[in-house]
Amino acid sequence: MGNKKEQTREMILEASYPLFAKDGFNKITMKDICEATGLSRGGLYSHFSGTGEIFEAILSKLNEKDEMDFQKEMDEKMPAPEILERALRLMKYEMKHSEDSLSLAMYEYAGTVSGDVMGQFTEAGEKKWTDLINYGIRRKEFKRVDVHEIVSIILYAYQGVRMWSRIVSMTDSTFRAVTEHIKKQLLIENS
Amino acid sequence: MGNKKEQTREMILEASYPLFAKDGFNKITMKDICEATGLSRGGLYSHFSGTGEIFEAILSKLNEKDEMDFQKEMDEKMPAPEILERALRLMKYEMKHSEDSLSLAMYEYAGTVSGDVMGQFTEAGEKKWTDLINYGIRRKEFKRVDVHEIVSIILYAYQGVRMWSRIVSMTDSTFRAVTEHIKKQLLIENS
Amino acid sequence: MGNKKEQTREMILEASYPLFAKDGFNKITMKDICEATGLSRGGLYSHFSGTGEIFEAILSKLNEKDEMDFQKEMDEKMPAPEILERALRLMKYEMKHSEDSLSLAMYEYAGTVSGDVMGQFTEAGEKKWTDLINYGIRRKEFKRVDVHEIVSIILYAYQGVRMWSRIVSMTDSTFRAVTEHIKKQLLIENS
Amino acid sequence: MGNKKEQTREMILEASYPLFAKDGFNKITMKDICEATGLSRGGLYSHFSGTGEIFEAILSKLNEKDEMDFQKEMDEKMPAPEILERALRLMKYEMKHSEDSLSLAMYEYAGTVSGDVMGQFTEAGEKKWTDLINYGIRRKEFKRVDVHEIVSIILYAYQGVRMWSRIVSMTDSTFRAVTEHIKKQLLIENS
DNA sequence: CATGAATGAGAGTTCATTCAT
DNA sequence: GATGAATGAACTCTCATTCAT
Repeated sequence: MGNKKEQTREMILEASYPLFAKDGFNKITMKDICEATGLSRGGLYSHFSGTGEIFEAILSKLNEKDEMDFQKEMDEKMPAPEILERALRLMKYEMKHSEDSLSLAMYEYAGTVSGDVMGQFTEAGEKKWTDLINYGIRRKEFKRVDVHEIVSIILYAYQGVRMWSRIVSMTDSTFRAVTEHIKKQLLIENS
Repeated sequence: MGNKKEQTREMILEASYPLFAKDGFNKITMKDICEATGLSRGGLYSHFSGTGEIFEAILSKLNEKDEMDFQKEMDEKMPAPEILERALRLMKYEMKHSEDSLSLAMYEYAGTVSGDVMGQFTEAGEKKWTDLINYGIRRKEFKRVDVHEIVSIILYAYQGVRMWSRIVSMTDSTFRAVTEHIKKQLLIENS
Repeated sequence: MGNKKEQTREMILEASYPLFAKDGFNKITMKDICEATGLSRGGLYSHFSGTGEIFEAILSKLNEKDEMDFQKEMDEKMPAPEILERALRLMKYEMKHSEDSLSLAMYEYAGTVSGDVMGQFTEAGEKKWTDLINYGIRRKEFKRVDVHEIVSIILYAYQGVRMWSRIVSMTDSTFRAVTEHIKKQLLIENS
Repeated sequence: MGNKKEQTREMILEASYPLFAKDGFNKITMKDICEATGLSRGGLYSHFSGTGEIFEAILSKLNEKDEMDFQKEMDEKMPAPEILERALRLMKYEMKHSEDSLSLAMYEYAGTVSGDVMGQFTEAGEKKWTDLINYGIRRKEFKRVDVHEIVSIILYAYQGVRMWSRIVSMTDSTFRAVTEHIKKQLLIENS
């Protein structure tokens, strides 16, 4: 029985994700979500008491299942360049599809709450990439770079492109520039 | 004097800039700007017919006086590494003071209008940096890098940091990572 | 029950009719109707999105139940002079009570919309009277008049009196003048 | 010197007449009249303290020069049918050009002031037509009709058509119906 | 007198939120 | 739990009106 409630919650999150992705956090109203879910005002409120709560729930879910997690690959001793290749392919895909990104909504949401609620996201990203690069260096497949520096470049150039490409049209060459740059920094050229 | 009107307009732009910088575009209401300027509703409306018009006026002014313009320095034959040094110092300053940035407001504003209104900003930034790097390469003071790639990294890493630092606390080491990375890409090491 | 909504709608129409009748269309605001109905702003707006929509709904209802319809009487073969007598009695009553008339509101409303939305009202009135007069002529109870001419006089003299009597005080003799004139035109005198 | 002021007043009345004729009284704002006259807010207010005052001034002027005044013709012993013919031609012209009519504005204006301010207009019209018909009867050129009745029909049918034709499209046959009807009532047929 | 910037009241409209059913 | 009518606060926008210049 309690399962039904959980299903409805899931459905609400599913239906509101694209709204937040498209229009950010502030613009989306409970009314919008009512319409997107087909729920009545009261019905929606019996699950979530406001857009903030819904957005938090979406972020939590997102945090759990991070598709770009290299841990498994590293455990399987996959070559670092190969893991990197995969990661960059996904990254490029995401840069190209910034309309699916919650970045804008996250920025806006962050402005409505106090405290460093978003810190976890950076930390997760930083850790993941730091681990991968160290893994590659240990395996002598990556150059001995300044890890913190490269990770910063990776994360923020990615974020910058994702945000900026929402508002100006961007060609593939820009996405490639970012991924190629990262490869150049890490991969050891065969001479 | 017809000058009075212009002065009030300036005052409105001045007073509303920090509002947009702090809270983005969508959150700011005409009422907020009334309070910030001390004008009455009607008084404000007789100058601007909405927040969009005010924000556009701010952007226009910003576009005119770009503080980070290297043209003069290049005309004066200043060494490219020196120009770069100055530019990165300003860039670091701006990354550190992202609370003064209109980035979030621009992202939100872009979502409210149709068309590629923001394209001019990227183009201006791209041109400026492309010119500088080519200048440095011509003078044999910069490495012969892939200009488009480096410019993309510069612009988007900068944007990424500026946005992200609004919502997570960032240490100086991250700002330095970005500027150092750029230097490494461009400057020729004296061995 | 979904019936509640319909009841409230009816109540709103009922409550706003006298407002429109008294002050015309333009002067009446949603706030006035809020006060007349006892509803809150939001409550009223959830039923009608503006005074125009409310007024249209009132007109629609009015159009449906036309109290001055002679069809039934003609079907029952009632003598034409008798039908006329009744009609004129009602007409006189309405001229005397022009404060209940929506005429002014209709004129104003017509100015706010495009297209010939009011045409249906004239047509209905014309048809009704044309049918009656032809009926009387066929039964040899009315003079063989120019039907279109008499109908025009009936309709517009009636309208003229109704409008004019809103703003100047009018004695019974004027109302009688109109009805008597119509009778004289139609009825065959027994000499 | 004081002449300039009078000229400006005239100009204001001239410029605002068509506004009232087109949109009635309530809809017209001081702002509209500012724009129509090209005067500044303060300038306009230094002549008239509100739309009511302007409209009253227009009505006063209108009352003075009544174009449909038969007195002169009667003094000149012109045949009554001829005077009638001219009057009806003018009347038809006015019915056809109801967009120039202040009727709607007068109705609305009457609702904003207390007292029978419009009575003078009816009385003037009634007197004019009563005099003409009596003149015709005295000269044995008109039938010996019930004068009050015919005058009522003339005035109110005319008013009714003028108002109604603002909001529904009306063919020439209707205007003719009214004028022909009046002629039939008054003119003695030559058998 | 004329100008036009500014005031402030008030209308239109939208939603977050509640609550009787 | 769900529904959806209703509330009321907040915002946008428009003018009548004033007043310093």
